[in-house]
Amino acid sequence: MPPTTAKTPNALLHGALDALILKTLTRGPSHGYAIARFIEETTGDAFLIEDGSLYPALYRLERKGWVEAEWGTSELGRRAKLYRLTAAGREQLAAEMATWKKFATGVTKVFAT
Amino acid sequence: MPPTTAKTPNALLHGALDALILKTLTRGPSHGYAIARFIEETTGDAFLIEDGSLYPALYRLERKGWVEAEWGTSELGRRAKLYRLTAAGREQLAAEMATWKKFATGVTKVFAT
DNA sequence: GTGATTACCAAGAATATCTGGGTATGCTGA
DNA sequence: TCAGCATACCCAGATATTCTTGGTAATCAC
Repeated sequence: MPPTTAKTPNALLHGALDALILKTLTRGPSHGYAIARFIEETTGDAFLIEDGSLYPALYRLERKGWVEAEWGTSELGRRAKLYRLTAAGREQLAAEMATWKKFATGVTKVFAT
Repeated sequence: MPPTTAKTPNALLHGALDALILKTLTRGPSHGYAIARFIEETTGDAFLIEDGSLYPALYRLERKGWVEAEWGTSELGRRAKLYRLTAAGREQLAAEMATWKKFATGVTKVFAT
């Protein structure tokens, strides 16, 4: 049986996850698990970030040069891979936030019809 | 060569298209071409609704019982398939608009960090 | 009768998320 | 001490949706 916090996966996440991750990393280097927790907590558990979505996304971002990874240690002393935002990643984030804004405005307009 | 209005396809559209179509149909029965034009115009050409996305979406909505289709005539006297929102479609729209709102709020919160 | 616009449709490619599985570490309490 | 739990990572295959590309056909203006 699933836990009480039944967060439904979100089809809308498509395309927004990258930006959410990049934005999270502006707070400083972090590891996958912590990134997912931060996003979930910040959104008031509205999103469920599965690791099957998260890690492929991180590889994608790394492959594109938007983040850099390095093995290190988590706050709790465990072995963890720390991701850091690159300069290119910062630019990409700005672009994606602009795109998001345009998109959200558009949807809102149609819904306001 | 593409026309001057170079609208970029939007990965974010994923999952939101259905709701946009359903919402458009609350204005009354309409055919595919008109639905796409309405969405594009309402959003100030921020979205590009390709027919390769539109028609599969309409079939999907029809298969799920959210819209009903009937052959008729467009405003210009051309043969056109008119789509009409069903009661179930209206409920679905309400649900999807609520989901969207929660989603948009969440993304906004993270971006505001 | 030619071209532009309207209107529809299908097959396959591309891309991203989800499902479900697995490995491993460190802390805590009985 | 050792079982349980949360942390932390990873992968393969399924699924779902949009995008690409190409095609048909009718109407209208020139």
